[in-house]
Amino acid sequence: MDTTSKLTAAAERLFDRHGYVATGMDRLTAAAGMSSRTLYKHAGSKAQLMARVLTERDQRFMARLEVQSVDALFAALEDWVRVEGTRGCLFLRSRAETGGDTPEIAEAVAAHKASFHRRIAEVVVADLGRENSVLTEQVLVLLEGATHAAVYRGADAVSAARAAAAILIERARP
Amino acid sequence: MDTTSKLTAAAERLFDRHGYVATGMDRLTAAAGMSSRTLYKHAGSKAQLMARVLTERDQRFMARLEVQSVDALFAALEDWVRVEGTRGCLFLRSRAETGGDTPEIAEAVAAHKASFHRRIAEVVVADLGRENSVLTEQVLVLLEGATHAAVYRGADAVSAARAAAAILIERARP
DNA sequence: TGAAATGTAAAATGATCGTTTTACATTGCA
DNA sequence: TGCAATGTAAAACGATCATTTTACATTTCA
Repeated sequence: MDTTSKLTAAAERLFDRHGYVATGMDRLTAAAGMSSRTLYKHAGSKAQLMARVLTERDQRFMARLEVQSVDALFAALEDWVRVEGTRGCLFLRSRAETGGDTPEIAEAVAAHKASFHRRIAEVVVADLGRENSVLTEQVLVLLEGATHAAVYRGADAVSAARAAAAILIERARP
Repeated sequence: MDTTSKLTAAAERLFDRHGYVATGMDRLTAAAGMSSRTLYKHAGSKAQLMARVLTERDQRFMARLEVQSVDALFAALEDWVRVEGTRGCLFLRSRAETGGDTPEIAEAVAAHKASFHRRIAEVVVADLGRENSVLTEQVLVLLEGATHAAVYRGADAVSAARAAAAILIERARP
């Protein structure tokens, strides 16, 4: 495991568990096992490090959503929360923590949410055989809601969302 | 407007817009128009101030959810985001920012989310004539999802959630 | 009338912030 | 062999953090 990915992995863990602003660079260097000089050579700045964390996380998350049915989207989310835990959406949290005032972070979040919406629209088309923007919005709301409700309601929130989506899909089918 | 409520109002605004950790006490004193000595006499500490902000916000939010139908819950949320804007749930954000390690905050968040769930269950009973824990969970997911999806999708997310809830309610009716 | 309460302004506290720098060791490659 | 790259350890940077303290002004009310 090379220096850069060791750093990104440690940063993701700390930012996700303790928050972006509250995580100091000394904690980061200690967790990544490197000097601050090396950290800054690889990361540039704290904000750039967070942006890289978000971009990598986006790729990892979106890879799991390469499915052909709406139900499989929720199955993928169930897997995700099993592996990553339930702390809400790191993208929205990062942007909220910085008030949207950190460009690198705001851009990474916007890019991720655009991909997320696009993917859901594609899956709805694959599942339903045609576009349906309202259903797409509803599936997005259910996925976002499951992610955040799971923080305090646990995995039940995801399965309830999955069942709700199944009903909406069935009703929309020709 | 007395000192305490002027402070709480200013604190809610800053914490909500710029984040809890990122908001310094000097910014708070400037916005509230008082010295730090007075601020600490009234607030105790930054964490206690945030806890008081959350408790007041909980009362203000829950007062709007004193309705008799699931559809009215979503109408109330539409009103809420029109007035308060769309920055996600301040309760979940506060807890995430502090990693759950600040007891005053964690307790205020837990209390709010318990009330929130309880209220939804009550409204489902009032609307449906009987308990339905799965439907309750689904309505909670839709409300939570609308709140967070609205951050980047706008008010459309709330109306899509409202329509989805109407379908689920109709299907569950005897 | 006078003491208690409530406020302000501003400095000081010690810690921690993100970032840069200085000085030195190890590696890979021409 | 020697230079460029890549690393470490640790100190220093000035700024800012939450909180307390010192010194003083105003209001409230018995």
